[in-house]
Amino acid sequence: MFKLSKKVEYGILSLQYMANQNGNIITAKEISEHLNISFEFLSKTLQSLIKQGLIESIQGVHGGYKLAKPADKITFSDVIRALENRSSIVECLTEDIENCGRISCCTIKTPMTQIQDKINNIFDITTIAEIAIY
Amino acid sequence: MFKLSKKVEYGILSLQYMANQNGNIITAKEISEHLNISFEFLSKTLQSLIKQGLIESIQGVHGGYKLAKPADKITFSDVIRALENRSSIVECLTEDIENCGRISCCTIKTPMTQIQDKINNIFDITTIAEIAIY
DNA sequence: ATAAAATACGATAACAATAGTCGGATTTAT
DNA sequence: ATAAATCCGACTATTGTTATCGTATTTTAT
Ligand code: FES
Ligand code: FES
Repeated sequence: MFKLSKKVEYGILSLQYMANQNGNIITAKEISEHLNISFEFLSKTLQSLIKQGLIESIQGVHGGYKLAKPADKITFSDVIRALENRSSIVECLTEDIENCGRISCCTIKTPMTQIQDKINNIFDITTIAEIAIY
Repeated sequence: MFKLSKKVEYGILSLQYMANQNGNIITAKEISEHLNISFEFLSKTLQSLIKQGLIESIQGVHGGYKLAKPADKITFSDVIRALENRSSIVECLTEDIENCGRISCCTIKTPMTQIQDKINNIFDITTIAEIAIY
């Protein structure tokens, strides 16, 4: 399957939403209602975004979240890195190389690496700023 | 997760192998031994490739498989289409649009479609001929 | 005819990853 | 103190992938 996980989808939607708030902090509840998704699940997603340094949180009664840096400095790659067990299109392109029984005589490593690079580039050059509206 | 399924990986390796056989038919057993993978699983993979018209089979004692068309006419997209439940990076870009609760007010459809198009293009322009060696 | 070598294919089990839930802890404004 | 919010680990459920099994069919050599 070649699709983004729900976490990445929700992450991008949340970041897009925050990017349109002009620096004001917003709560997870507000985002979850706006996107019509589970508050619990969204919260975990947001917490992962914090770990990666993409957003900041304020605890307490008037707490919430906001972007930790300008929207044009947050790429889709950043979001994916924060929210998915980063993997490559075939195992052997990353640290999982040990697991592949064809390492010694691999005939697809070069083309697969080229494809991987192209895909990475797509997500590297797409930023939240580009998809923010208003 | 953003990776190709084993079926697609095996499919590409098999097609690459066949492309190097100069039109001679080869058996599933031979491929499975060459790639060091399960004969049963590979067989199912090859049968899916037949359905998609990418390879041809000859039954019986001296049977086996061979490419159904020139290697430069077989794209990675063809292989993926044959071997995976075709999906898009987000559900709503395909027939699954019904399942998405944001259809009426979707704020990521346009950028996601652009990314999807770029990814599709990568697999559209990569052919088995390009990765065949010798 | 028969046996052997091969493909064809549905059913199903085993495994892994994703998606979602729950319970409780911490922080802070009022 | 209380309420509103984030924080976080453990757990369950669901789905998709990977692999196996059993049986049927086709073809050819003998
Ligand atoms: S497929 Fe694993 S080393 Fe290339
Ligand atoms: S995310 Fe489903 S309609 Fe766009």
